[in-house]
Amino acid sequence: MRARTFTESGRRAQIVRAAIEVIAEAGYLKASFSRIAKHAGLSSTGMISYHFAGKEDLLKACVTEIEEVTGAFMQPRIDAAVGHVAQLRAFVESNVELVGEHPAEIRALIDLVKNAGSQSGAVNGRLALFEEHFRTGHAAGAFGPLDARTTALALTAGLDAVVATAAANVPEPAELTRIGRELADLFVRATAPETTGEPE
Amino acid sequence: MRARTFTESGRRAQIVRAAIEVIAEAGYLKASFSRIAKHAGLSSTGMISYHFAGKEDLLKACVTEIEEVTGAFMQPRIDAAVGHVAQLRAFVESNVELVGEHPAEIRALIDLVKNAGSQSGAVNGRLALFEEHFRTGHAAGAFGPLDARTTALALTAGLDAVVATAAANVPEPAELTRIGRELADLFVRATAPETTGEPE
Amino acid sequence: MRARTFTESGRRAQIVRAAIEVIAEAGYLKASFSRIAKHAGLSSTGMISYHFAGKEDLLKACVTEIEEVTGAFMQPRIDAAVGHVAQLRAFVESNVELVGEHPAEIRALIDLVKNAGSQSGAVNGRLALFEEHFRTGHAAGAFGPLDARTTALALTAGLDAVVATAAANVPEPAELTRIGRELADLFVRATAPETTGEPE
Amino acid sequence: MRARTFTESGRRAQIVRAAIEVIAEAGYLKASFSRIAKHAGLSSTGMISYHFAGKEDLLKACVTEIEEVTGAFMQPRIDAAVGHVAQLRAFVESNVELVGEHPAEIRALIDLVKNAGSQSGAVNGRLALFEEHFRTGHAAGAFGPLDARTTALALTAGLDAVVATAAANVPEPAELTRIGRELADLFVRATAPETTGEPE
DNA sequence: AATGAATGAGACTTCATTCAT
DNA sequence: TATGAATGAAGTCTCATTCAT
Repeated sequence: MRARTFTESGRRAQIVRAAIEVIAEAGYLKASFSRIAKHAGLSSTGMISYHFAGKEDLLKACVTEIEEVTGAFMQPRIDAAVGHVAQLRAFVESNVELVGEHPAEIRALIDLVKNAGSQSGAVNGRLALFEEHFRTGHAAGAFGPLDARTTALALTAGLDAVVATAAANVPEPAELTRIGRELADLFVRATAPETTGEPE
Repeated sequence: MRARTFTESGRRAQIVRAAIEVIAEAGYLKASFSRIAKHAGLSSTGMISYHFAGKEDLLKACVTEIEEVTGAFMQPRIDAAVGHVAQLRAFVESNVELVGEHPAEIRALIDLVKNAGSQSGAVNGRLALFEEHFRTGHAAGAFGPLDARTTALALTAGLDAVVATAAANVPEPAELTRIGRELADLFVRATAPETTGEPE
Repeated sequence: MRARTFTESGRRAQIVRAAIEVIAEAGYLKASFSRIAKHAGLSSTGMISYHFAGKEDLLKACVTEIEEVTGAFMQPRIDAAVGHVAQLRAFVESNVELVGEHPAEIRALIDLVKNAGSQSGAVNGRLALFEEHFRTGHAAGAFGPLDARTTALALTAGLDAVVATAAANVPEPAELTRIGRELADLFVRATAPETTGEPE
Repeated sequence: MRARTFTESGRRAQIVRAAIEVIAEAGYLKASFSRIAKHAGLSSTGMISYHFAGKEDLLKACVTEIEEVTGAFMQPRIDAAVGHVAQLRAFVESNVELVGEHPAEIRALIDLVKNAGSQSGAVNGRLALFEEHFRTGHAAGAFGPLDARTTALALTAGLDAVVATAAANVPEPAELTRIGRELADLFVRATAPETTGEPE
């Protein structure tokens, strides 16, 4: 448990940034140490091994970094929303809008999630969050009697797919906003309680 | 454009089958020619290169093969359904049930689709199909005024995710049926027209 | 369990020979795949990996090869000797004389044994052989009441050291013969029964 | 030729101690600067390179350190013995008993001697000592008409092997004493003059 | 139609050493 | 005196592909 030097933090950050960009541009499969080193302007792959315990360690650092960036954008918007339905909407819409701000990070994250698979705590974390949200939301009358797990699975995957497609070819901000609203509408309809009472 | 001899067809089929099994068991990343050759009982990878133009060619053949298998299961069920909503439901339910019949093929296909990415005609084919389905369905009053593209994207991805999860750890047939129905419900609600009139 | 082609056997033998020579000249530590490949006139280290499962596999093949060579030289001489003492003498003398015939193999084997350590069955095999020889020899009145294990350990190591030194700078045949006889005398004296009766 | 400050001496000693322990535990091959630095609680390998001219220098320092420790144990016992035979016996027995006192140092030394090879002055020093001892001992009538060099070579190697085996799995003190005596007997018999006169 | 051999690039990792601070 | 950063070579191994037979 050693404190990190300024230089080390800087190098680590530089390498992580390079890795994210490489993954975004060339894909997870092509994100080799050589490619990342070249992209980062490093003379050798040994440098990366020096700063990271291994490939897994580097990729974990990438995920963490991206999650910080995306969290900083999305979390305030989600927190500002009141009620389960509004929060679901805020999550979806801010996630789609995020594409306009950090397309590379988004592309990389989605590729990481796809390939790193279930190892990463990131995916399962969000999945569990959604699941719990649908459960408590149903109790509060915001959602119908859903199979929370299946619903969470389907909607997070659907969200990812839309976001990934948008990130691959970033549209105008207005179009992005429209897509986000459209998708949120879709999800809200999908999860709405059958009888239209006075939810929350 | 030379006709294929029987032997050649046999060898190709044998290799494709081995490749599918390897992908299902070890994942796309580990599906190297050596591994596939070993699984197929071939003594060298040269055999594979001889029968397929390259790795991409082999993978494409795998996708085609799997699609035939899955199509044979799903298509009759979809054709038997009348109306846009019922067809959507049939697609979803039969796809989930398919997991019980061909888990390996499903696992492989999903891995292929994830990694082969947007190159594959398969994904885009289904996507276009869904898109068109939502468009014509709206015109027929079966679906609401959806953004067909976004909806198709989200729902196919959501379906894949549920199927992939089920395939990774195949549940009882009854549970599979329940999940399929649950998911179909979700999708039908999501795409339903707002005013409950007399759709189709 | 596939039969080996002529070509494959040839290549394997060629690589093993190169490996033995490299180990003899540069030592176990420096015997890298690149060095061996270069010595064998191969264009890449991949070739070695193609024919051998790994470094361990190659080294094992080297040991086997060397044991065949040395066995072919020593075994007849040992078998020709009658009685425990004469056999011990034959072993020692033929082992030392062997240096004149196959210095490289001897150098390599000793380095392999030193570094591969107790993994190899070779060392322990010979050790057990000596141990058993001293035990049965004692029962037959040829040797004194020795601690068979300690004796076997000390004498095999002593033999190796003398052989290794000779192999490092091969002397004239006559001198080699003299050293072998001297060493055999030493060992025979060391293991002789205290009372000089009529052994065997 | 600059005198060493106290701190420098301390650091050097610390590193040497760590190196010895690493070699004893993990073996010569695994004793990399990183591993040694980690074991010594140093944060970088640079520290080692700073204090030692190179790897060889460090290893030489290890050998020197170990020889001091072993010398302190063995030398008094050897000096206390009177006559060539008794001294040979004292050397062997104290060396084997030493295993009970400093197993790590012994393990490390043996690994160093094996791998550092003939470069080290240590081995050749002891070898020359033995050789001279046998020569003068013969003149004094204590030993037979031996080939001093060959005998020295064989016996030192035999001693090392027994010691190494004991060090790898340290036995009870009594057993250690027994092994030492057994080995000394072996060596005394091996070197005894043929006619039993009045040696010394 | 098939095969085994060969290729060369590239993967990740570890190493001993140097150097500026 | 000490340190962390950087280097570049070398390590073993796997890969998809080509080619002569």
